[in-house]
Amino acid sequence: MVLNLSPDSRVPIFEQIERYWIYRIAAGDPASGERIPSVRDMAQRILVHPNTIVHAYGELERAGIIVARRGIGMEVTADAPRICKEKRESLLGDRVRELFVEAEQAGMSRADLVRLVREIMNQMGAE
Amino acid sequence: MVLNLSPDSRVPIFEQIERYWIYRIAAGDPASGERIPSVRDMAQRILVHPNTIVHAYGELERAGIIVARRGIGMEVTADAPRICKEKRESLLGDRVRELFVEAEQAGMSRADLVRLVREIMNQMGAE
DNA sequence: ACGAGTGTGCTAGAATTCTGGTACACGGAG
DNA sequence: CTCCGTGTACCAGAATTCTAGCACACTCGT
Repeated sequence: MVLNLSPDSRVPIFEQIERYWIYRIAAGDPASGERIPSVRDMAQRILVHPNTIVHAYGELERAGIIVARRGIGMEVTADAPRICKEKRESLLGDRVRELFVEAEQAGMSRADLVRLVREIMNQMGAE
Repeated sequence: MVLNLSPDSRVPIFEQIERYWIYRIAAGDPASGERIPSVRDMAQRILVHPNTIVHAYGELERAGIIVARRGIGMEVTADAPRICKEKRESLLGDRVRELFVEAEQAGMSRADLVRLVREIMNQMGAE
């Protein structure tokens, strides 16, 4: 899984980084006790200012997903996998709900929406 | 159809107003030749600064959906219904595509996503 | 002890969005 | 003509996000 930043997205960069690690930890790749890249390392990798990484990591720490250890790095907590799985469901659920609200405001019926979803799914097809 | 603003949404207020009129005109309510509320009227209705309305109306005018007539008001153009229907499809399609991208980044399969969509649709059910 | 690498804290500026206020130009009703 | 309502054009400030740079505190390997 690669972090593909969208600087023009409405989702702030720091939050794209935050979600990236939530999804990765939910998938189990950086497991509990392991570390995620340092602030400076991460900043250099994705060509973003270190302060933006600090912001993202700070959010992850406040959520109890990682713990900052001075001189060491950011360590994935024991509860992180559970928390990240919950957040993953929550994030995607919110997106789906937003889509429903938008479709309703647009005067599109549930049936038409399902049809549109299937159509686009076929367009994006093999991948 | 009522315009329900979400000031905390990531979608700027001026763009929520813009979409509102696109969806309404696509549905045929303000028909070609009719007028939409004046800048000051609209601002007072939804408790937003007139400059924000000016911004939204300016976007609609650049898209060829309305025409500004000084001293008169903003008039819906002849091409507006067609343009708005196209934009409605485009906007909803983008939302669906964004959902797919997010689900993919989260490591969720298409089948799981369809399952999630159906589940939330049932939750939101009667309404 | 030293140095490299780590997280932390601070100040500052650019860009965007929204709010707030003021002034001007145009068209129709009286 | 006068007045009111219309769109338009400014300038300025608050809040958020990102960039930029600097200094400090801590840990580890040497």
